[in-house]
Amino acid sequence: MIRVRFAPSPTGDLHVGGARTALFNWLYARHLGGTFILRIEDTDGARNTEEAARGILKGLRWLGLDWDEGPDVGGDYGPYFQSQRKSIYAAYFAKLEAAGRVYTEDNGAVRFKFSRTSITVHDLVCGDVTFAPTEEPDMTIRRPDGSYIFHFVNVVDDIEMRMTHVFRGEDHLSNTWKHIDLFNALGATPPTYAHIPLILNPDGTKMSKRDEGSAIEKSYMHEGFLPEAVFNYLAMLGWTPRTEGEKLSSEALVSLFDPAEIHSSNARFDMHKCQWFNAQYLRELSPEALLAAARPFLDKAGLSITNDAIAAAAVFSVKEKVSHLTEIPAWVHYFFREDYSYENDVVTKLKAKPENTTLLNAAASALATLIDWTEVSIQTAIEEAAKIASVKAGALMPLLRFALSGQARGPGVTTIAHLIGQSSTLRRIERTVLML
RNA sequence: GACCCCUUCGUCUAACGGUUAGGACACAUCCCUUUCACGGAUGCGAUACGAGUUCGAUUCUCGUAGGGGUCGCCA
Repeated sequence: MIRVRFAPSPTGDLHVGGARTALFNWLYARHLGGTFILRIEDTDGARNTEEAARGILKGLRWLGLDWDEGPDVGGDYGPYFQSQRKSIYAAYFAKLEAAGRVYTEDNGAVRFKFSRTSITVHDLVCGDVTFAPTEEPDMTIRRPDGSYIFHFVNVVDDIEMRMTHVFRGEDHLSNTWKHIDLFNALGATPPTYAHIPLILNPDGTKMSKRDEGSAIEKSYMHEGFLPEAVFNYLAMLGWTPRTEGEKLSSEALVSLFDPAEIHSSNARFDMHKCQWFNAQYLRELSPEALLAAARPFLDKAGLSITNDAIAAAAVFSVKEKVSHLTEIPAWVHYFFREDYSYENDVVTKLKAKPENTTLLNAAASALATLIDWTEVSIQTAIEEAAKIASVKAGALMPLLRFALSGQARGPGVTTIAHLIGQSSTLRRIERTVLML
């Protein structure tokens, strides 16, 4: 039974790099039917916040990365906050003391005495990496105030929590020999490591907070991405299953996952591709599901929904025009309000030709007589009105689009008319004619 | 500076040592079309450089260059 963990430090928002690390851990656990553990590494009281910890849990849940042991769910190896595990660290520290592997500095800080031997990391991704003894100073593991430092608590917890594998960012590779040294000194067997490549900015620099696309909550949850899309994109960054397409469900990714296939080179983040995945997933949603996903964004734009069926049809009618949910309000606002404004150049165009008024009135007359208000009947009425006026339907459609939506682009004119209803359609045409 | 990892189209990537070096995103053009899109078609575009091994190297080895990482009383 394999046990893996994601061990974030709550110093800020969940970062894409961290999210992907969590994702690979999760995929591995689910693939093998193992256990995925979430451990919060909050030993730095000065920089950790409860808010950040909550945000990380929120982000992981949003992505669908559920943990089997950890905060909120418990487990047999808790507590899962390092700040609550001080007595455990003290016990392990005593072991090192007994083994004569620590010494105290003048100010009270304690260092771990390296073995100064050659140490090889057997890494699932990087292969065998051997580190020769260095001149590096011994590693501090306890502060003068008695609190313990990352390298030490990380190793102790991995021993205590029975971790079998450690998937983490490649930025830890260079320190891994120190961790193995510590495992050895504590008489424990090190886990199997898998150091996954880092995610870089498009320009190749290290991606950090503030960079575009780096924060899960701010860049994805708030920007109208679907979790499945982000999940899929992140999984494919640095790993490629041998399949034809790239759009794969989390179930498919779980069954295909193989850590040996993870690349050892860094990957650059590509927001375009991530958006493409999002657009793919967006188009698959049913009208109801799309409305549910878009609702918070419609609310935020001040569009009040009075009829769910119509609202669902409205958002559904523009789903192929957007790649994020945040784009939807601008495409559908006129479905929800009668006082929509007209795009500037639209008005100019309408006024340019006096006959436009005549054409709109002709269309209104034809539409006013309809008993059945269906897309087909609307289409027929418009075509007939055009025929009588000796113009092509293609010339009349844009005028109606402007009148009904105030915009030059959007769903089919008949779809708009059908959704807003006959009375609103006639009212909107009249309103437009009066303005000209 | 020392040590570690990495290097195929702009980006993500595929290619038992033998392929016209393939696909996806992006971009461009065309088709479809009442608009914008979607979709379809086509195009653009890469093995960092130099040696070596080999009949043959994107693939194996070494070197160079470039990128990234680590060397905290941060995690």
